[in-house]
This record gives sequence, structure tokens and C-alpha cells, in this order.
Amino acid sequence: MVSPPLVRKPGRPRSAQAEQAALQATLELLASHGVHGFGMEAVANTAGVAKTTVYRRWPSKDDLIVDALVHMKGEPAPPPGDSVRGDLLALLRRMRDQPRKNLALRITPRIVAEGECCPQLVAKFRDRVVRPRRAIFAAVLQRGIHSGGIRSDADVELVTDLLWSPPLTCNVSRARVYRDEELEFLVDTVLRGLAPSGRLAP
Amino acid sequence: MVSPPLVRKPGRPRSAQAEQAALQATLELLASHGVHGFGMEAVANTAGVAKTTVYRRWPSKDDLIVDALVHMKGEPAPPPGDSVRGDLLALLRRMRDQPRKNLALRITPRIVAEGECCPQLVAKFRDRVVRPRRAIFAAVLQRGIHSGGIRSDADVELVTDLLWSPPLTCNVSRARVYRDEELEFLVDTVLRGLAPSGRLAP
DNA sequence: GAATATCGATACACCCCCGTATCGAAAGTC
DNA sequence: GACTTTCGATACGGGGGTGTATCGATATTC
Repeated sequence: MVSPPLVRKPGRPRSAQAEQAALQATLELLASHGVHGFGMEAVANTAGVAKTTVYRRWPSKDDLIVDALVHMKGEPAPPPGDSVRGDLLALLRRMRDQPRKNLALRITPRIVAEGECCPQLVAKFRDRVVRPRRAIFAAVLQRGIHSGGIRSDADVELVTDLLWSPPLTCNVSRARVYRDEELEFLVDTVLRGLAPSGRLAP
Repeated sequence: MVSPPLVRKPGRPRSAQAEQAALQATLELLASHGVHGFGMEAVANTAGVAKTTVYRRWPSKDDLIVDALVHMKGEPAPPPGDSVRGDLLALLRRMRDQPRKNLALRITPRIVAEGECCPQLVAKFRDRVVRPRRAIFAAVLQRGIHSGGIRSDADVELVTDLLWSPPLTCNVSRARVYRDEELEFLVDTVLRGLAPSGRLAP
């Protein structure tokens, strides 16, 4: 979260190990009990860390949760950058595959669903996690407009919604997992619907 | 929840009004605070009912929630039935507008998100709420295939995902509310992408 | 009218968590 | 070694929810 200071201050340094343990415990508790299902004391116990150590770093539960989420998601990687279609497919595939490697699949739905009772928490989450990823999506679509494959009057934000909502919904509801061909069908259907009028769909 | 007995027993009968108030309060609290965000006392206070009255009917919070969800079972209305485009638009508009009138779409995502705590609850809900609504969507699309407006090799389930996921995501994340023109853009983009010939866009 | 069951209201003991304070020990810098 | 900061552990008051018990009032049946 905070880069270690270049000049070390006097006194015992904060244990990075304790910090990692607290973040990991927060993620596990989020996944298994939801936002309201645990407290700071449970975080400390699960992490095997004193409650004081938790409060010293994060003054509130919201701050702890947001940091844990950022720590979990990491920096969003840019798409390969070849074709628009290939990039969109890669982004959708990543949305499908990446959450299954860590706890994101179990946690993100809970966070998003808590929007009404913790608006500030969700706002921070949108700022630090959702928005950067949307921006990557929109950039690819914008590239498609400039290169002529997508009609220029297309609403980039709406198309972003249209494309990433299905896998997002699947992650939330855990109803199913799309196969590669199904993702291709989604992308191709949308791209065909966005082809400049009077032109052939590639 | 239990149908009134045919032969009335002696003593003051249970107030159906208090029961409705408790169920309604449970739904409102579910929608606004989630499964873990409230307790029996909050239900009694919100309903304007004594805590005893709640405990007399439902021995535990889970029982109360299950009954409240069952009480919420609403038959999804069929679409107007004119054109495929009009029906899809009507369904999307309803998904956008209904959450304020009916608590179902506000509660459903939360229940689904809490699936790890109560898997049996989620299963019942998918069966009795989600699936009927999906079926209505799919029926309209199927009609479009038969009438020739939609290519016959389109995956109806996937197109259902594609169309209803954006408003569903909006309902879950509360990020925004689509305007009518934006819903039309979504429907038209998908329908154009599903045109049988695949050559010219109308 | 007598009996019965529910009503709202209130009280109670119990438990859990919050957020802070305190303590001695440990780990660093000067 | 002196100083500083964090460590784990523990204790504390406060707040709030739980589930039960009790109370007089009310509504209904017999």
C-alpha cells in the first residue's frame, strides 16, 4: 500500500508480514462472511495478529477492506494490442479466468451488492478498481472507432457495458462459465451491430 | 404464510396485519442492509411491532427471511407482445423501473451474493424468480427467430445474457440508470448484430 | 361471563464487538 | 547504551443485539 520510506525512522519497523496477514485475513473473511459478517477483532484473530496492529494501520474497517481489495486485484494489465476483436476477446477471457485464481470471484459480488448500505466503500472500490479496468475497455473500443471498424457515433460507455456485463453477471451469480466460442459470439454480435452502416461486417 | 385454520381456535387470533408488516419490514431491511446487516429487533422496530410478535411466528432469522422471500414471489408479467424489438425494450424498461416498485430486483443480487452462507436459499431463488424471467426473455427471442428477424443459429441463452446483463449490472452496482434512448441503442445494436443476412445494416 | 391466546411494552442477563489504553518485550536507529 | 517505535497481550467501558420472561390490555371462542 504505502511504499517503504527511503530514510528509515528510528524505532522498530512495521512488520510487513503482519500487514500481509491482515490483508489476507480480510479477504478470506470477506469471501466467507461478507462485509457485515465480520469485524476488526475477527481480522486480528484470523491473521494471528494483535488488534492494535490492525488499528494502527487502518483507522476504519472500510479503509482496511479497500486496501485488501486493491491488494487482491493488483494493477490491471493492458490488452495484447493486436486487433480490436482480439483485444476485446482477451479482456473478456481475463474477466472470466482471473477471478478464479484468487478470491475475487467470491468477494467482488458481495462488495458490489453492498452498494446501498456502504456507498462510500463502493465509491472507493469503483475509483480504484472498476474505473481503471473500464478505461482499458473503452480505449480498445476507441481504437476501433479510429481504425474504422466501429461506427463513430457509437457510445463507448454503453458498448463497454454491453460487452463486459455478461461475464460480470456470471461472476456475480456464478450461474455459469462462458466457453471461448460463446465469448466470441458475444463480441462478434456486438461488433457486427456496430459496423459502420452500409459496410460489410468483417 | 400459513393459511388461516378453518376452525378457529379459542383466544385472540394472530394479527395478519402484524405479519404482513413484519414480512414487508424484512424485505426492506434485506434490500437496504443485506442478510447480515440487520437483526430481529430491527425487523420489529421497522414493522412497528413488538419483538415478541416476531419471535412468536419465526423462531430464527433464517426462517423469517425464507418466508419473506417466499411472500415476495410475484408472477412476472408477460411482455406486451407487439414487435420483438418493442417487447425487448419493454422488458429492459421494466428491469430498469421495477426495482423502485418491487423489492425483488434489489434483493435478488444480495441473496445471490450471499450464496456462500445460504446455498439452499439461492437455489430456491434461482428456481422461482430468475428462471421464469429468463424464460420470458428467451420466448421473445425465439419469436424473433421464427418470424425471421433473428438468425436461426443465434444462441438464445447467450443473447438473453447479452441483453439483460447491462441493466442487471446497473441494478446491482447502482452505477447509473439507462435512459430510454440508451436502452434502444443496446437493443438495436444486438438486433443488428443478429440480423439473418449479416450483410447490410438497416 | 370464563377461558384462552395474542397484542404491545418493558425488563433482564448474556454475549459480542468496538475503539482505546496500558503493559513489558522486541527490534530497530543514533 | 539511550531512544524510539512496533510488537503481542490484556483489560476496560460503552453500545447494541439476542432470546426469554413478564405484564396488563385486547379480541375471540365456548
